[in-house]
Amino acid sequence: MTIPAHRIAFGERLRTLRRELGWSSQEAFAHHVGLDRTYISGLERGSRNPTLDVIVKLAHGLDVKPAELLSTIY
Amino acid sequence: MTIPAHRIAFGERLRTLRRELGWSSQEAFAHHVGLDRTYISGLERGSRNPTLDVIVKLAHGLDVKPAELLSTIY
DNA sequence: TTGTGACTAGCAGTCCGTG
DNA sequence: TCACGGACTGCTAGTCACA
Repeated sequence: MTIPAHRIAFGERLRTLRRELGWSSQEAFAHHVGLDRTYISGLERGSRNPTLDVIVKLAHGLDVKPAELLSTIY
Repeated sequence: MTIPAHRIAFGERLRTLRRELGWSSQEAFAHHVGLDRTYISGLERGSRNPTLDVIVKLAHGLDVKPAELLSTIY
């Protein structure tokens, strides 16, 4: 399964923001935003394809605008 | 089924950009991006919850960055 | 020209576990 | 602390007929 470039970019962006915002573990952040830890792991590696609802949920948990989460994607 | 505010905002943003970019009908735009006309209709009204892959596909069809499509969402 | 209900295949998202 | 796998349920992608 080849992963699209935009998903890799999204995953890296998510991981960067999570750490910048002080969430040192995926599990703590997952609990914070109400998502599963294995799902966060999959998102950060680009193997998962999140819906708009989830993107917004993640952005809220990171205290940034949803557009900010996609800012590195072309 | 109540539609989340962020989906309404996304739908309105999509419709606005579509028209601004010169696609007067959903059908012409749908054909341009390779999606079904009724699916575009559902997105513009917020009844559909698109995945990241779809959001990126729409952005490319509108010749804007994906983040630009979410710029009105909070 | 667009909105809507209904449909199926496949994936989004959860929960269990391992190294 | 994280990557990864299997199994599961509900929901999304994609499409059609019709108003």
